[in-house]
Amino acid sequence: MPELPEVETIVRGLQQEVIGSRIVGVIVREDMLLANRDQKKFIETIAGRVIKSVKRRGKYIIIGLSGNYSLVIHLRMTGKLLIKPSEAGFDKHSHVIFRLEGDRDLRFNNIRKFGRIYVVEGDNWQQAGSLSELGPEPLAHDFTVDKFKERISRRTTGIKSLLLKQDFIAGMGNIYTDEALYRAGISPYRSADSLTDKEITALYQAIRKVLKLGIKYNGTTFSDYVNSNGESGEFQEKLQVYQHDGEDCARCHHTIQKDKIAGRGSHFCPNCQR
DNA sequence: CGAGGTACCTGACAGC
DNA sequence: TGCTGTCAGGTACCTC
Repeated sequence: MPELPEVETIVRGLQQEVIGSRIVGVIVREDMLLANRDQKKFIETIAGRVIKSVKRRGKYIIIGLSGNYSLVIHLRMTGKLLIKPSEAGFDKHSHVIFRLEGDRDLRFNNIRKFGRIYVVEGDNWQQAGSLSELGPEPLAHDFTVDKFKERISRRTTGIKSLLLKQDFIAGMGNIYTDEALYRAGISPYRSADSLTDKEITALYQAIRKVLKLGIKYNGTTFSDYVNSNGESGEFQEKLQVYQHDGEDCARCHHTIQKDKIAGRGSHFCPNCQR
């Protein structure tokens, strides 16, 4: 479910809630979510450690633990990290529970069970899925328009597909890709190598704009995305094309269209995105 | 490298 | 009510 702004919102919430807390116990109710499905080893490695830091890289959440270990969590489509009182009954989809001191739990909910938790020792980040192969952070200060132009050059793939590739740019997902292309006035059917210099610049600015706005409004909530405190995001109210198919484009009043592009439902205005 | 397909899993919703 | 098909904020893996 979450893309960069949702993950960033969750990370900021967790930084307030769990840094300094000791993990006094771990309950694994569904070991599918453990990348290495060895739940005994997982519990032994994690239990007793103190949460030192919470960071984001792309859509990954990195929880630094005492003793130079890290928990790396990817929420995939339906993952949530929730803070709950330990006495609260388990939700059907609470699959991994980190019991913290102070009778609070950090619970990893995941309806579709696509999410994964990796344990990394030291800086062996290659143990955490594709974390070590991620492209640049789009909001980093050193991610300049020139860097974006350089990375996009010589790529012949469709622009929609390229923006979704995490090794090209980290953190974009289906919503923010559609919104960025709309704001840049670029059709999702375009190939990367057909973009003019001016269009690449517009796309760069649009990507940064939609991600920053997404973070400002605490992410996008459709059905059940919430931050660690159970609060919804507000960015869905700012969406211009995503899930607005059949409605009028705010700029030109043509009808927003939805096609399957790069295997994903893609929303765009066929008139002002060329 | 690129395109397109499948797979992983559960739930919501539309249509019959 | 219940069946079927489709879709979903993601990614890995496969073939051509």
